Amino acid sequence: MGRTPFCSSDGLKKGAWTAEEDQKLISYIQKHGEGGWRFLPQKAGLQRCGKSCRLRWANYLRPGIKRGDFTPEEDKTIIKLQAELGNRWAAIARHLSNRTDNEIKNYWNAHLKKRLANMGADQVTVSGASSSSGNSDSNAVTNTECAKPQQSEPTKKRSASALLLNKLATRVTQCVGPLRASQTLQQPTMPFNGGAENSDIFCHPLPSSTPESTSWADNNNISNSLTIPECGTTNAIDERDSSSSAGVLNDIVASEFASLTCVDELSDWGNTNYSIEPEQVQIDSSDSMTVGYGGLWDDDVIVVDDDDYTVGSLGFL
DNA sequence: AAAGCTGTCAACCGCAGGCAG
DNA sequence: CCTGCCTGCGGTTGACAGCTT
Repeated sequence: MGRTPFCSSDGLKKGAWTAEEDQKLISYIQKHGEGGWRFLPQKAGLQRCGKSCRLRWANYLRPGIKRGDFTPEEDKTIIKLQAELGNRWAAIARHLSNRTDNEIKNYWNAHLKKRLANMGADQVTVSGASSSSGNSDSNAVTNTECAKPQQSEPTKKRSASALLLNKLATRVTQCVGPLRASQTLQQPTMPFNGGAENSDIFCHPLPSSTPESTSWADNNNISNSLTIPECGTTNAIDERDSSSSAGVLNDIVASEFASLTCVDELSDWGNTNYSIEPEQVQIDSSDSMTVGYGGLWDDDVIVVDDDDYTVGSLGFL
């Protein structure tokens, strides 16, 4: 004996709900409460499947549902929980006040997953092109090498995890040594104001040894009139948006880290490649910055203390 | 201006688990 | 324990709006 289908398609309406249908559903539930979905449509005078009514109520009509843009905090929560729980949207939704599982699922698929995928966090191969000589620096980490960003697309996509983010930040720290030793970085595609040509390249040294300065900005004469040693094709630094020292500093640091691609041979997923794009690095203050994962700011704060970088990973591990 | 393309998101579908009889 | 019902969940679809060419 077969089960009675929850939704018999006979004469039932599908598709977008009208305002009139919404009102009927709201009125009925206000009077009789939720539940009894199978017979609710008939009682409420709706030509809808009970399942459709429940979904409409749960995802759209239920009082208190929060709609609209997701906040950065919500982004972080979703990413972390997705890493921990997988695609258990209902469970994730319970951690976000008044967001529906459907909305979170849609937001993940439409926004977060793409941003994370754009990181190319798991490219398979990496060349040590940029600074093989630099890798001999004493700061180099044996299981990590740094290279210019590769152009190849990620061979597969994988959901990001908090652990991955933490590892990313760790690798950034490890990469700083060899890069700094190289003292020469190519400027990737950084947007400049003032009409600078994209093809222009400038190079500048990374923070060198810093005796007793109080901040990286001080150490490197970061100011509105910042002068950056140039090499190769010159770029009009003065044309950059230097309305604030933080902005200039942000550009510099972003350009440096945009040049990083790191291989993590000890990754749980095998040889794993991390790269960081300029827009994922943000200066928080004169001596700290945040590395975002997948275009999102997260809790991994890289603090510049004299000439050393350390990573404070907040909330993970 | 129009056609085609892309992204977004509400809604649908099928499955699985919990529960009552 | 078995069966059937109800509900919840996650994957997928399709309409539509906005963007690009």
